[in-house]
Amino acid sequence: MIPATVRQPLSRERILVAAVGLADAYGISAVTMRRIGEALDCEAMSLYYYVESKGALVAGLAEQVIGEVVAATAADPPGATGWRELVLGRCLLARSVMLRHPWAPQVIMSLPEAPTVTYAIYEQLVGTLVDAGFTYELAHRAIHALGSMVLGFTQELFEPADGSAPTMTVDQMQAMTETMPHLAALATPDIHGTEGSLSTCDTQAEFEFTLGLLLDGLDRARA
Amino acid sequence: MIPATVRQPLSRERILVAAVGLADAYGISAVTMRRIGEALDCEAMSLYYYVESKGALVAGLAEQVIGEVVAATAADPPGATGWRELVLGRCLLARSVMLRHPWAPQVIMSLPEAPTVTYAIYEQLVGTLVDAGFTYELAHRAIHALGSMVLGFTQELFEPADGSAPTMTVDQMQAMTETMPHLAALATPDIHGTEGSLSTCDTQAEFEFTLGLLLDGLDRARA
DNA sequence: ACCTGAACACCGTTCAAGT
DNA sequence: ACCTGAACACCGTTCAAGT
Repeated sequence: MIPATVRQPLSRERILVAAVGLADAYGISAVTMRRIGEALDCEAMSLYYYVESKGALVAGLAEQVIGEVVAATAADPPGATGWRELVLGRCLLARSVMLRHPWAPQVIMSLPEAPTVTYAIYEQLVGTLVDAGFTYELAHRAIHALGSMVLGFTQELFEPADGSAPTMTVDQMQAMTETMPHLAALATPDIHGTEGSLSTCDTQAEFEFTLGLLLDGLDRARA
Repeated sequence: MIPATVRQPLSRERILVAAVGLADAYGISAVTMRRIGEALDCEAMSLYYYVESKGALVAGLAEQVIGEVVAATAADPPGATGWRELVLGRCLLARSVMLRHPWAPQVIMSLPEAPTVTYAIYEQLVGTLVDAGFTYELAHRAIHALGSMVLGFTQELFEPADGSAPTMTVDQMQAMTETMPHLAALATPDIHGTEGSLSTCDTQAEFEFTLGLLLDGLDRARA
């Protein structure tokens, strides 16, 4: 009697999950009331029964992603020793979540206020730091420094997102060697002792390096 | 014979300036082909004669802002001694430009490729660093670290954008003291030797502190 | 060469109406 | 209680047509 595919009732949760799926698959611009409706086999207007507005839906997206971070970082690894290791591990996990949802940092930073879940992360972080001898003042600064790293480092500024075809012709390369010698050196293998650090840019390594600088600096400021 | 207000001819430049003005005054969402047309006293469709698409226009916005950074940082202060002082000064100037255009970091990071003007900034930075004994490898990392700071630190994650009314009732505050003691301490004046570092959050000081950590770290890595 | 009117597909959102 | 049709104001964009 029950048809093969019963249409599940809508819910805020189902809507948010569908929206995250759309964003992951087609980018944040595909997150549209009408397309969410399509994905859930209902009309766009039905969503307004569960979600106040598009803005509230977008805030829900951020909530969803930050919830993933909370879930991933709730339990510290058993063998962890010291605050540095703990915080480093959590930052790397948080980043891995952001990499799964490249649209998320933008969305999170565009919100007028941080979703409530965020406080759980901060509470945990401040706890760890204060236990390790940080003042609250310094812990507060650590929040800003680490938060802006996790959210700000995903986007790439320099190289083409693809890393695929060289966008430069030989002529352009030639001109660049004259007008911008240092960048040319940076982009050219086997010069100045680099192997072309531009072309082989490993963003993950960059992230870990910069994060290391920050953690070292915080450790020094602690003493 | 010439009427009091001659309608200036359109140009890419005029369009971009008008768009930046709209974004500064009403936010990036107000940057609309139709509203730009209104501001320039022409029809939205006319813009397409000078601008390929909305995407190209947005790229132009980023170009405009990065151009401001280039202009602000082209000449180093006469009395500057050493790379740290030079780079610190440029980062602070770059940040001040971003603060004048709060929509800019989002826009810049959303681009598939960095505008060409950006290379001028990187060339200058790499030059300064290599002259100071940085390897190209390390200079590359500095680009990432500093770039993500300048673009990522504008957005606030924690406190309400306003800093105005307390969004929390006394009850909520009470509950927070129990479930999130550390954040409660962070938010409460005269506890644990802080004067309520949350309420008195000075983002500029936070930025300079974190930037200092990075510069110190880079200096150590140089040696 | 430069600008516009008309038209299209697509948005978010409201609200009265259906079940 | 939950969902929808019709309608509105607003998008980006194309293209033939005006000057």
